[in-house]
Amino acid sequence: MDNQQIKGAGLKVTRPRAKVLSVLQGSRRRHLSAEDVYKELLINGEDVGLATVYRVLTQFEEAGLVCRRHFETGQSVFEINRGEHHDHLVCIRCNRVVEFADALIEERQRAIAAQHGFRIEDHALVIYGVCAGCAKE
Amino acid sequence: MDNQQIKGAGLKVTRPRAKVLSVLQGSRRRHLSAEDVYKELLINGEDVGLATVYRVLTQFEEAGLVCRRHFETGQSVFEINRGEHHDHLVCIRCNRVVEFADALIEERQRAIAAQHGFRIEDHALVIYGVCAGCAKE
DNA sequence: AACAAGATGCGAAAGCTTCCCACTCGTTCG
DNA sequence: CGAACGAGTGGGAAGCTTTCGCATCTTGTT
Repeated sequence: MDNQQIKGAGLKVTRPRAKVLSVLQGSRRRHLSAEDVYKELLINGEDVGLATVYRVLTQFEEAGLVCRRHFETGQSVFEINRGEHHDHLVCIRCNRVVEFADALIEERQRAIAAQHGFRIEDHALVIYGVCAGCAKE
Repeated sequence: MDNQQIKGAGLKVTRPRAKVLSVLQGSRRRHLSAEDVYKELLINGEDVGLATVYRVLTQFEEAGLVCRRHFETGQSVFEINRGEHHDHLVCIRCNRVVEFADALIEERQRAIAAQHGFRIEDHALVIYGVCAGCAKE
């Protein structure tokens, strides 16, 4: 049950938190901005504040429940963390996002970081391009 | 001479533009935010507006003279474009930036994009970690 | 030297995100 | 089960970076 995840993060199980989590889990799109989540909640008749959505998303991020991504759209997007690392292909026309994982790239990154004396904390690889659908038009 | 680069971009050679370019070229740090450039100009006694710095940097970016990078610091940073593509290692403690290029990673990216029907326009790989200096402390 | 197009600087405004604070709710303990 | 306390919330104000609008000033040209 969702609530266990919230409890596990040391957070009280409140209505806003449960609802934010369920929006993230139930949405067809995997990547939602805070605004997206907020609007979805309003549509569902929930009476939450945008500030709360931001707060909750930040707490979820700290708890490892969600990941925050910074694509070049000017706003952060959030997705539930399924544990498996992956990177993103983003269509600059329609904003479609495709996820991928590549062991070889990960491997090279570790090598490069080591070579420069860095201990990796995180990394973000985003490929921007035009997807097949948009290329046709 | 610098002015040729500005002219080549189809821009008038004005004092602010020449100065912004020279700050970018003369700075020891390779990655500067708009604010950094602005402050540097003020220190040098130049009377420019911050809006102009932003405008000029954007024009330089469009002209291919500089590249804009979006690290996760909340503000964009700019560096002069030396033509050779590269990616970045950023220290999350001291913000030190190390550049690197890896043919194997580039190669894999092309393969992955092709595989998903994307035509690559651009990409950004940033590895966040702790550099050797900061790890010691 | 004069002119038109283009640049600039300033302040105002936009967009995203966080802060503040009085009020409300969830949890714990009696 | 209910009271009490600390945590959480909503709404608006405020913060930051970046952009816009416009009157004024420059550049490059004739």
